[in-house]
Amino acid sequence: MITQNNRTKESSREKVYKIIKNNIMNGDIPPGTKLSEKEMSEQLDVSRTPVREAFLQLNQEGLLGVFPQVGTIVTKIDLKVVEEGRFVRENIERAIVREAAMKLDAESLLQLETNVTLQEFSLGKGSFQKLYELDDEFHRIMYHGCDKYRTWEMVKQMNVQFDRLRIFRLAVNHQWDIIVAQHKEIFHAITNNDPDLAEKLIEEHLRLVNIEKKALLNDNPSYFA
Amino acid sequence: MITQNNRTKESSREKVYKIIKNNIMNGDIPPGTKLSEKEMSEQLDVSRTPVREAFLQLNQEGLLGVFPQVGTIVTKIDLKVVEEGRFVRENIERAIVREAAMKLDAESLLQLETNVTLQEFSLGKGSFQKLYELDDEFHRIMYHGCDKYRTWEMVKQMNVQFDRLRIFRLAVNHQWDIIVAQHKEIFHAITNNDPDLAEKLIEEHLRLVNIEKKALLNDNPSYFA
DNA sequence: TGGTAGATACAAGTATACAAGTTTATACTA
DNA sequence: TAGTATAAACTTGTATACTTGTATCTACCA
Repeated sequence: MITQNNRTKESSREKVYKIIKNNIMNGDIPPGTKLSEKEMSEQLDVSRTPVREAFLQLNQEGLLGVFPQVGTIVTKIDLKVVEEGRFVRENIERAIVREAAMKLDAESLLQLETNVTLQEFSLGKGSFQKLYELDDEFHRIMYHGCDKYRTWEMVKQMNVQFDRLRIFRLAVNHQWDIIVAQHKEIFHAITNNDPDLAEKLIEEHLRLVNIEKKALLNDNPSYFA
Repeated sequence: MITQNNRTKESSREKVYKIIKNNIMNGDIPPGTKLSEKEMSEQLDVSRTPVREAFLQLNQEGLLGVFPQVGTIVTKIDLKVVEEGRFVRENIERAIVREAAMKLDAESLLQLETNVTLQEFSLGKGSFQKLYELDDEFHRIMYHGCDKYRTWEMVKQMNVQFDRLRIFRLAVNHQWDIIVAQHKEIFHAITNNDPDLAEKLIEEHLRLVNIEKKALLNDNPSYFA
């Protein structure tokens, strides 16, 4: 008899981790900010232990720099790291879309179609935050459809620094119309089982979302290493 | 005035982490083994804290499974994970060797040449452990030569489960002669600035080292999930 | 003999205390 | 006033105590 709630109870560490990560990713805690385990534990009303463990994890992900007996700071964005993330993503995602175009299941295709529709809807309403999430979701569906769960996690991880940049773009007037159009084209290439076209399109696509790097650097020089 | 020793003093956490990881990777602690923070801390003569933090890290790398209030076990090898690692590595490394063949610097070329020479030497002496290290080194040099440091780390991380398999192969009679020959061919393709050939060779190469998967599964079924 | 309730041992999660080292502030000296 | 030495106030690293939940073992009952 399984009456117990299946949802695993979230630990303090996870809670703390998510809170801090979100705050860093959306810029509420800007790069260069000095943090301390003690202060954070008081703010979040937990002990140092879960905070410390969350810090450790964020340090491994490259979002925090921990210096023993000195302090912990939110890392600045290293363009070398961003570039490596793009390199990995381009080479992996090319293979992913090819595979998707050759053998994506009906379920995933439906999800993609729904996603694209929602993108057009959100575009019309100007919901940029929602568009950002749908964008991520669009790519995730392709990875999952090809049974590449861990690969998606890895690509996300390699592009954490890049995603920090993307948040800033949500504020500015952004060429979301082009991005949504590209997503739609990619979707059609997949449904038409055209791996060559899909690969060509995803290449363009990933190159586009990479363009504004320099503009962002000029706007917020203090955020970069 | 910097008279201080530059080498950062190794923390207990790092020590513990390395010890446990090595023991897992070389099979001294076989998959399925149950571990406990307390017991491990007594064996290594440190407190639970650094052990716990090492466990946390190994958990994130997929080598340990941590179950609250129940226990911690060394994960079994999941062939799905191994396959994803191979997928990532093949697609990334194809791009790497192409880049290497087009613009690798003299320093890296020299390192590669030295490495291949050492491989042939070790092959003659039957030093399989050394060959294993040189194999890793050979690929690492190419990544580093292309300024893809983090990419190499990521590929290593994605292939941790696969590397656990490779250890077992050190014991068996292994086709190291073919592998060394392939390394030599790849090296020559790079020096001759032939990206197409280099890509073709690396593809064959990575496919070869992947072959014995099923044999290993039959030999040690209890090690797999 | 089979089965259930309760005690017990043990697991990881969390809180707190202490150690070791760095930075900053302060007061004293030349 | 400038500079230096000392002390105080931080930092993270480590050790230990306590909490909470799980599994197992034992004793008692039908």
